[in-house]
Amino acid sequence: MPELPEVETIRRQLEREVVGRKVKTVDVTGKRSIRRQTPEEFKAGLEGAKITGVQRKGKYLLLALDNGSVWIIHLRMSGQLRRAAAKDPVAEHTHVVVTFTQGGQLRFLDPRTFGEMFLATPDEITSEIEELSTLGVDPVETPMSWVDFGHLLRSKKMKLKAFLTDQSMIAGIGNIYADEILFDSGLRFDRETDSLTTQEIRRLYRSLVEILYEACKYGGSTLADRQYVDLFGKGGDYQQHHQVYDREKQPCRRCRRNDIVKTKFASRSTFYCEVCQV
DNA sequence: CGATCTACCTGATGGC
DNA sequence: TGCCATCAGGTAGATC
Repeated sequence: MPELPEVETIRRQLEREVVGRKVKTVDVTGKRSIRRQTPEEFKAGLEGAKITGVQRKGKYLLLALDNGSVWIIHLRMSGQLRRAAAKDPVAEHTHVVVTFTQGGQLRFLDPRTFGEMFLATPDEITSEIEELSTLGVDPVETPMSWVDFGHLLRSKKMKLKAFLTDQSMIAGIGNIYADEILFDSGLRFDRETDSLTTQEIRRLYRSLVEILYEACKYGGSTLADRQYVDLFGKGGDYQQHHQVYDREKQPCRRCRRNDIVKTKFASRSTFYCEVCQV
């Protein structure tokens, strides 16, 4: 579910809500949320530690601890982090509850149980953990020039949407924002990376940065099923600004003539305008 | 190497 | 109303 803008919204809230807090207890009730280490190891490594900072790399959240470890969280499709008071009723699908010494809790909910969290050392992040060590540049955290983007784009021959959603190329873009970025840049999802003109490369990169930035500004996208909500259970507003995603058979907001088409690409839904995207 | 599927899960939705 | 198929923001691994 959450892509870069949603995870970034959560990161900013975590910065205010949990940085500086010390972990008192950790309760792991879910069977699948901690799978790279035993729940006991996770609990032992986190209890007593103080959270010193919150970083985001692509869709990963990295919480630095004062004991040298990093608490890594990936929400996958349905994971949610929620700020709660100890007395609040525990929602269904709550798998991990972290209680702070100053009171208050951070809870991890995840109906589909694809999400996970684990502790790692900074060393393991840069070398051993494959997905993290091979993660591409985060376009919001580490902006690059459109020229460098062009080099990256031409370094692999693949379809544009596959390139945008490949986390080892650029980190953080998923199914919603890939479609929105491609629409904004006027390019079809199935264009080959090596077929773009210089002007198209520049346009694609500008759209990429702008769409992600705008989506962050509106707190990300929350669809009808409300699978994405922030630390306080609030949804984002960016779905109101979607030009193509989830707008099948609705008129294109740019050309106002053509209806948005839904198709499949790499077994994911893909929305686009046949007139505005070439 | 790239492209395409499948598995991992639960829950919502729509057709009949 | 119920039953069944399909679909969902992600990613890793298998297979061609």
